[in-house]
Amino acid sequence: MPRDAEAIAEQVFVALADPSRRAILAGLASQGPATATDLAGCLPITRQAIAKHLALLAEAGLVTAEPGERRRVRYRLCSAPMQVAQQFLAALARDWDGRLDALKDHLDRVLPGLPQPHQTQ
Amino acid sequence: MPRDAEAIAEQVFVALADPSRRAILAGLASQGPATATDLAGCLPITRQAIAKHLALLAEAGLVTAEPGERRRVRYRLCSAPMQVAQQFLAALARDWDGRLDALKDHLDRVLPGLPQPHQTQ
DNA sequence: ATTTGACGCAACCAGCTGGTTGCCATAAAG
DNA sequence: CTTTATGGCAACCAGCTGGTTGCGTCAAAT
Repeated sequence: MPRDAEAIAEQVFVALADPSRRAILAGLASQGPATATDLAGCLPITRQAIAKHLALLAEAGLVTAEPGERRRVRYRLCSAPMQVAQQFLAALARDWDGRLDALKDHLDRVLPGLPQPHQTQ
Repeated sequence: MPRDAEAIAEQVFVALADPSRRAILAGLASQGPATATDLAGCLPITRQAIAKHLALLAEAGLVTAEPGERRRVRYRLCSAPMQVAQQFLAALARDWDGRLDALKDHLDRVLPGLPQPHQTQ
């Protein structure tokens, strides 16, 4: 519903476009909240690489960092932004399917001058 | 439903993660099927850049290339893979929430008095 | 036949990105 | 106090990526 849903969706798309990131999220989903070091035990990349990914995921809101005891930081999944992205996708698909074609035809009849794509270059 | 839905979803995520690509799709949605040269008239990048994006979009199945008369190639939107990605997202969100609920219940039963979920942040 | 417009391909470039190693700080354990 | 993880930078690297320019070509219009 918010007008910047596209911004959130973009971050989610960027986040989910990377296999390592999806693996991290899958790890968090299966094991529950975990630290970067924990996740490094299950994945073929270093702890630092995972930490970078977690930072990006936190920025996208897909994960929240909660500092625990003994200087450890646990990351927990957060599905809210993903639902935003999902609804963004749903709206996009709905718009594409014919509905906008009808709208376009109407516009073509009502505003004859504007919309023709003109070739430059 | 297909097991490679994740592969399709990944391609859709990669495609939609780029603003130029989203602009191209928006242009196709508003103007209907168009050629790379047409789209170059509405966007601040060159025809060749758009052609590359269109190739990627076609690979992802978000767009189909239909050769027309006079050597022109028009591209038309295709929402099918986006719906796959959308359902992938929905399933993921549902999975996450389910897992987290189950984990919470489990912890509540096993550790009765302990860990009142203290949300930091 | 020549011009014109549009496509495709290839080379090239700058900047981002995923990943690594190395180092330092801190906090618990010995 | 020394050891032993553990987390947080920072530098660095290779490869991808978004974008450009340039060129060859083909179909239609002149």
